[in-house]
Amino acid sequence: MGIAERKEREKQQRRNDIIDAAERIFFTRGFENLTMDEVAEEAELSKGTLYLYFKSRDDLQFAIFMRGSDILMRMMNDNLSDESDGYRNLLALAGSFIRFSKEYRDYFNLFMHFETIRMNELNIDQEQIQVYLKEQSPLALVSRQVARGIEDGSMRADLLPEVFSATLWSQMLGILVVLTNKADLYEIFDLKADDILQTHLEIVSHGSLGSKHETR
Amino acid sequence: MGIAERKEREKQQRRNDIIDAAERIFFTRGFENLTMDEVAEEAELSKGTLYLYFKSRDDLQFAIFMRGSDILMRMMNDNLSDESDGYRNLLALAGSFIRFSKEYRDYFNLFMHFETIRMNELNIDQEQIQVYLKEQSPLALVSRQVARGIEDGSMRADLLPEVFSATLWSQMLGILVVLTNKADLYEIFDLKADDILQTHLEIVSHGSLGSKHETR
DNA sequence: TTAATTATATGACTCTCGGTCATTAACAAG
DNA sequence: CTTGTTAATGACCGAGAGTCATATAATTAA
Repeated sequence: MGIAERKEREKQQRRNDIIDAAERIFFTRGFENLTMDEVAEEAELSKGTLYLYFKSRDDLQFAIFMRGSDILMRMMNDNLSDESDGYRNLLALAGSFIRFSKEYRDYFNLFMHFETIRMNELNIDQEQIQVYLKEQSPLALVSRQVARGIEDGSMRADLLPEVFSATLWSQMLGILVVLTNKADLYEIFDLKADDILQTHLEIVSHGSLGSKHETR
Repeated sequence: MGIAERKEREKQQRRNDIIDAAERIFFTRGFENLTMDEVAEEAELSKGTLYLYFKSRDDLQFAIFMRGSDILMRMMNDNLSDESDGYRNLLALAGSFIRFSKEYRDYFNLFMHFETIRMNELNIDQEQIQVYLKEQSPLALVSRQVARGIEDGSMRADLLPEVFSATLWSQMLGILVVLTNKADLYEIFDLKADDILQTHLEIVSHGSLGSKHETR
């Protein structure tokens, strides 16, 4: 009966080999130029075979994305501390994300790509997207720390935890999208990336209202 | 010598006709499916002719983007008031942006597309991008109101105005990118778009720290 | 008015790329 | 050994961006 299992293992193995080959292309040519023909050649398989393991090019890209996401998740988890309050842990999460963006530039670009497009229009198994969103996504980690922060008083308690988390996460994505894609353009304004990051955290923490602002 | 000028006018006219045709396709098929062949047919010109007026498909898309951006700029400008302080005007700008996203869904999607990709890798005249960024971009309006807000005391004076503006703008983009592309996915969490917008403005105004947070 | 020059327009063609499918090869079961 | 099943192949298709030799129209010069 071990024969079916061996086959299953081999199938997974081959799938991984393909992703490995795809990554080698991806890390050199960038994900925009990842063609199925090239992947097939690199994997020493025919193009048709790729489609036995992946529904589409998007599906293959998503597999690479998941590898990057796993790394990010690990980095984030490693920086959380039971001693810190929710707010500090959130700062730690932000820090991990930023470090990830610098240390794994390629994975990070792919990550941002998938985080800013309409995933549900992709020709990939929609179920794995749901799994990612609910369990494997960094947003879940953010959510947990926000809940913790509300409980320990380090964060505002007057906002709905889930909405609160999604908002913080989206703001962070926006900052990083702009920094990643517009950095060189913004240089005409002499805007330094780290300043924007710093200012972002400052605003999110303390707001942007001035002392003289009348609240009514 | 008005002959050269007439030619120039005619050239502009034809260029506009092409953009008009492209928009008709764009508004029905969406910008992902905007093909040069279709545009050519709709404009009653040959495909080759399109390339006399636009360097590439991206270039043509950028032209449509600019039309949308002009509308957004007008809407934003119309909602500014000399009587309001900088902070209130900023809220007005945010409101205009949100209204734009609802009333001009197609333009808005295209706008977000260009605001979240690496423009400088596109095969379009880089000079018009610079012009857009420096003068025609909504960011310039934000910048002006932030400066005003710092002056009139309605906004924090301890942040660099330019960095401050870019940060607020990027956060807003992030929020809208997520809402636009992930709305349906987030529904599994019962997150309502307006709640996120509301929470975003709230955080940006007053921060997210709780009362019990020790600042040191 | 006509010839020469220049600007504009054409559409067939190329090239790239994602995806498919009839055919073949490898392998397991009886 | 035969039959059935699963995996692999690569020639092929269709779509779409961009090009270019050729043709046409407009302008200028003679």
